Amino acid sequence: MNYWLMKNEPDAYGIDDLMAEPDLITPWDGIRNYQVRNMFRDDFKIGDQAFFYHSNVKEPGIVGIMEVVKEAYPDHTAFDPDEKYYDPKSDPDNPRWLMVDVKFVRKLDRAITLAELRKHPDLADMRILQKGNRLSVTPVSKEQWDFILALEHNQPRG
DNA sequence: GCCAACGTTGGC
DNA sequence: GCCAACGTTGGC
Repeated sequence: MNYWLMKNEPDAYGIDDLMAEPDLITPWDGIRNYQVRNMFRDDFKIGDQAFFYHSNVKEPGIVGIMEVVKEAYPDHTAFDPDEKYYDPKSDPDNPRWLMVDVKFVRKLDRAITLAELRKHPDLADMRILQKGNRLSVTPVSKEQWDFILALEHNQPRG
């Protein structure tokens, strides 16, 4: 089983939007980055766990947990000119972009902010913390995953 | 709003 | 195939 961290801007689609889905499931569409596409294609497996991370907000951070419930399949939003992430170069007969389905598991009892993650040497190797990281989906090791969940019920260090 | 960092594009 | 220009991401 793999662990992931998946960023999204809550103004566009946040964890509350996911909780409001009737089946608690959403396709993670709109990915237009080859590295992420390849992770979807090669590494995302049913049952994988993922942190839901809110980006581009005052206090970016991890707010919840999701589970992969459907492995990579074509991102049809790339074919629709009315879609924000329309890509005319993605051929329906040979789709360039993929998506996966994720299901809400639970919200964290408190958000674990980016600033807090940065304080812990145990997490220094996290991809999300590396300078210049621009991937919206990044792998998390089991050690990092467990460490972060152990923080959940501790007070953030000041 | 600024801007560093990075991926992509396209001219050559 | 190089690389400058451009667009985007996303923290601050």
